[in-house]
Amino acid sequence: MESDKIIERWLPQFRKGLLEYIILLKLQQGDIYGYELAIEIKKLTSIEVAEGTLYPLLNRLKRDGLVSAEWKTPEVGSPRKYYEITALGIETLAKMKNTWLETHNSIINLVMQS
Amino acid sequence: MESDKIIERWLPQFRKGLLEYIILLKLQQGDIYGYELAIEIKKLTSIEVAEGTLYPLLNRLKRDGLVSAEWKTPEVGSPRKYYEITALGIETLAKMKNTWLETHNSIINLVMQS
DNA sequence: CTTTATACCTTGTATTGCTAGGTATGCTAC
DNA sequence: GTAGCATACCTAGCAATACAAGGTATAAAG
Repeated sequence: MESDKIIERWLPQFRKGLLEYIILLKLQQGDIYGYELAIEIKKLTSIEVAEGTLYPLLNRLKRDGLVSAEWKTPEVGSPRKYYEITALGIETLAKMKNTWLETHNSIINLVMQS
Repeated sequence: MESDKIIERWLPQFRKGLLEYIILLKLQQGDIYGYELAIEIKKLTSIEVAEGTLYPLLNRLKRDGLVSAEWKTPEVGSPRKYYEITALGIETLAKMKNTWLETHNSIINLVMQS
């Protein structure tokens, strides 16, 4: 699926979820696995992502080709499923950034006026 | 329902909708009716709110006591249902603002790092 | 009187966040 | 060595909601 189409489908959902945006931003900084991602998001944004939210969301991102996944077994500990952002993911993220900035500016204006 | 409870229920939905936030911000600037609100939101944020989204949302806001509504018949044109933000609405909006600012700062940090 | 614009509403569908459960592995304390 | 805990992933089902697609009613314009 092409990026524009994804954006088109994402736009209505934007108000529904900063989560996809936050996850892609985080993934852009390097590969990470789900469990760690939940901890990082909480640390960074104080948003406590339920596992029942996160894992299905990551699967959706994978299904849509925005991320890829790979199992890795650390020398100590349980096997982990690492996610990596794809080229399509980066392209999509750039558009999300624009939408985010535009919306944010609009809201700033609204707040200023009041 | 008390404000904290509303926030508690709103928090998980926050990612789902900047719309409630935007509408309350707009209402804080003065009473407005649904049809005009849709036009204003589009002008301000480029978000095209479907009527099937807006009217049920306004009814939810009313149900939860964040806004009140009153029919007014202008000297010319169709009758309009004007919405006014309540004290509870203003209180709730203040908390939404905090959450918004916090989340925004977190995202700025994420964007900066990448 | 027909058309257009204004203004509000509802039904049904798809999506999605979350709760509440589950599985499996490895580490640690006894 | 085994019981308990932490790590790490997953899914079914529910509730909320954005939206499309339809509807109603009024009044202005042609």
